[in-house]
Amino acid sequence: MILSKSCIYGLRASVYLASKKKDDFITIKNLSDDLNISFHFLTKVLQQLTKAEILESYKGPNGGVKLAKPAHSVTFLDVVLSIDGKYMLSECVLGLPVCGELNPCPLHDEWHQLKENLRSMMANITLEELSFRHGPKHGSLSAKRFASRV
Amino acid sequence: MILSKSCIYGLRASVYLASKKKDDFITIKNLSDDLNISFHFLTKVLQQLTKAEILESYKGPNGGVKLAKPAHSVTFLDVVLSIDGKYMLSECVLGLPVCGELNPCPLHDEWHQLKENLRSMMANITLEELSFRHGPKHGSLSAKRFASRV
DNA sequence: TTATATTAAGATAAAATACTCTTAATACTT
DNA sequence: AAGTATTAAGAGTATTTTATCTTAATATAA
Repeated sequence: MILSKSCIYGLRASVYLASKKKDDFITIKNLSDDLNISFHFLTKVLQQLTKAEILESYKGPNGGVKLAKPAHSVTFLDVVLSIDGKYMLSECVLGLPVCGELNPCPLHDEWHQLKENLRSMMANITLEELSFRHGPKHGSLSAKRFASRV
Repeated sequence: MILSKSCIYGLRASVYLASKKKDDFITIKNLSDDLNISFHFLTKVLQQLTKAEILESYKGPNGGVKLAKPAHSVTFLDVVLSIDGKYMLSECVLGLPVCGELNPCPLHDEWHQLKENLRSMMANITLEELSFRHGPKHGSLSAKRFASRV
């Protein structure tokens, strides 16, 4: 698994929020129900995104979370870096701490290229674009296998 | 981290074995010392590779492990699949069990492409090629940071 | 046949990750 | 001011991954 579960949950929630036209706060309960993610766990993850200033939160009635910036200005990579950190895109595939340009591991160059592709893919897609692809025609963001039956 | 530690250890050991010209059995103690990996843990990992018929093992004095096939006929991918399984190359980046051609998640197509690149990169490099790049000029397979001082 | 070298296997322990529960803090509503 | 809805924070539990320890099995050699 390339991304941690926390990161995946954060991404799903962010895309979901981006798909909301209205600029209201959405409760985490709402998110956790719709996305089928544990409420408490999701709360923790979203706290990280709030600290990273990707989300804005508000307590009390009518509170919740929402994107802190317009959806077209937040990339997939922004969310990933906030939760999984940059190490994910810099580590050696063979786990060698000394691996680098000066002392490349046998796979260094290939891996470097692949990581750059990964980074650019993530940096070049915004939450807005992702939200367009989310809906009945495309995949749901819920993990429920038989959502229509429930 | 894309690959598990078990997998990384298995890869390092396989490349190391590929770099040996002589077709002798190498003891796991030898491997674990040279690669700086816990002996017992490495033993477990290599057992998996032996079951997968990538390695051949022999007990008793002069025993050890060696590649079961010529190094040019074993790919990086073979080793990865034996340890981390094929799921690694098929799962949805957003962890959605329903994601697929029929019901793609917002990132499905990009991710699919990236995984194919990853697969072909891994399928197109053999242990022999990797072993050529291993040595003083290139990176060591040991994780020791200051090997020369020790 | 006894001692020794080695891998195999199983049981346990430690660490990391994922998840849950409880309480606190904050803000709204009446 | 009191009650309620909500996020924040901290502590605790469970699961998975990584690592270690112990014993068993197998093969060699003297």
